[in-house]
Amino acid sequence: MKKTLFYGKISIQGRDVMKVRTRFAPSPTGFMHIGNLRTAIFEYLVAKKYNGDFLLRIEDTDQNRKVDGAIEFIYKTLELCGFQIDEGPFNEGDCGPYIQSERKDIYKKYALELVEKGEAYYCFCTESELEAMREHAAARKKPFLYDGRCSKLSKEKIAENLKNGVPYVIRQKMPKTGTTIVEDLIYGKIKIDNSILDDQILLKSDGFPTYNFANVVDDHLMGITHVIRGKEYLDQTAKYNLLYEAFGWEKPTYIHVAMVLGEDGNKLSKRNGDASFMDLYEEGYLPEAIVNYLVLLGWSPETNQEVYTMDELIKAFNENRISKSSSQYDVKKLKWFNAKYIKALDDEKYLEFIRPFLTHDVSDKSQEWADKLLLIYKDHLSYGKEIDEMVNIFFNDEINISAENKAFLESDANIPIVIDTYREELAKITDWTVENIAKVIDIVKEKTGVKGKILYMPMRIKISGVEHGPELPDEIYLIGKEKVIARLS
RNA sequence: GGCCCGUUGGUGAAGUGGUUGAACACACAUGCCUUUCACGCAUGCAUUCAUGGGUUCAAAUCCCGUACGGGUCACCA
Repeated sequence: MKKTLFYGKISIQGRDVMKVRTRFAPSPTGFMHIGNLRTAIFEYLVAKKYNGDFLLRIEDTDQNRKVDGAIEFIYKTLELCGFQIDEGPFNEGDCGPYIQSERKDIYKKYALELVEKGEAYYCFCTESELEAMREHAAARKKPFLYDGRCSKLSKEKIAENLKNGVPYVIRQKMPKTGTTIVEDLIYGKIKIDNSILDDQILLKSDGFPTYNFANVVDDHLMGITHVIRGKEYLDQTAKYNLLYEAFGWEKPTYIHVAMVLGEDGNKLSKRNGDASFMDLYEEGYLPEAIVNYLVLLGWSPETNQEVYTMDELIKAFNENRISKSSSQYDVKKLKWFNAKYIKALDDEKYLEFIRPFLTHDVSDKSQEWADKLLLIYKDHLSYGKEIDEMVNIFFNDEINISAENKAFLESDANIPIVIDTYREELAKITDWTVENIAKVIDIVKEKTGVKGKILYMPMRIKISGVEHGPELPDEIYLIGKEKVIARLS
């Protein structure tokens, strides 16, 4: 049973709009793994596909987790990925502020509204009292649920506590019986038993809202029509629905997406290495390639097309085709995408991209030499950092030939002759160009009557120590006349 | 532990009861090509859809059980 997207009539700040609006709502930890990014991609694509808005909201209600510069970091990441943020902390629209810590008053107002409606109540229980209840429940092997004792407090007692400045939280009254149905675009209808629902805290004693509460209030106030988030929130959605109902608000369309697992099949974590966007970026993966790879993790288009520009993606994306099961991150395929994107770069863009990854000292070489060196590898790279190692053969002063390669050099009587001929012919070159070097290879072939592997490999091994590299004339050219001749001696 | 969700090859996946003798892509293997490696190209790679049962003339596709995997039960988000 498929649900189609609705263009709901949404009231934003007194204005009625007919527009799809999605949001990316990270907490500002200064770290974004590819699972988060992938969710952002889906959110962006749904919004843009329907000519809607994509908002950025910072969820920093946990004051202990704040990281300086995290918002800039998020903007930079989204920008690199080619997303246009329609509204956010740095480009506010009509629903600001877009940082939750700056909306404290709003949450309080709405929490109090619920108290007045009789849907929520003040709770003065202390952490230690709660802890005692929790232990009591654990001792009887029962799951802990707050017993709602504060909901029975008299008006006078509440007023007195408030006057005396007793710390409090605000909790929502949850139904104790029946079921709540969660409707999700991907997973269909999910039934949740109300009896397992705790009287959830809406406002914490520090005056900040809980994540769940802030989320619902903001999504409503910001006119979010499609809530796209990780599947780990699926169960919690029952609580969200109850909150929407308590307020009498229209619920958004939920799209829960399965997780992205690490290469080992386990949950992604900081420790899992390259699972962060910035790490990947710094290693020389192009954002376009990362986005292209990620969008295909857990989503599949209707055709066999795999390589997409952002515009094509916006057209092709179909939220109904997001998969239910989690998928595993695989660098090999990312590398394949990245190599494709690198090859598609024009030379100038490529050089701009790759230059920072070259750590070898080229100050004594010409710009032309360095560019030629980098260009040669354009079709061979799968990510930026790879260049450094590939290019080693042009910077080593010592050549180390492995035992295996030494054996190869002695395996054919023609090899010493080939090498000598190369040396003699190369020495004759006055104009050291790739073309002239290529001619020398022809001459050696004719003079020695040798071709194929025997013609090429001895040369490669003698001048670089390894059996692979770029086109041989290029390699010889770049190493330079003097060094080549010295190494052939 | 209760509840919720998932399970097609090493990986991403197509597939919504019958031309599926399970597409396509990555990876892998082999071959071809460029007088070498790489690039590129071609071919091969799941007798089978976690598993057991059921429904049906017909099931990867529908139903039930089992196993396995994951998620969730905070004054964290």
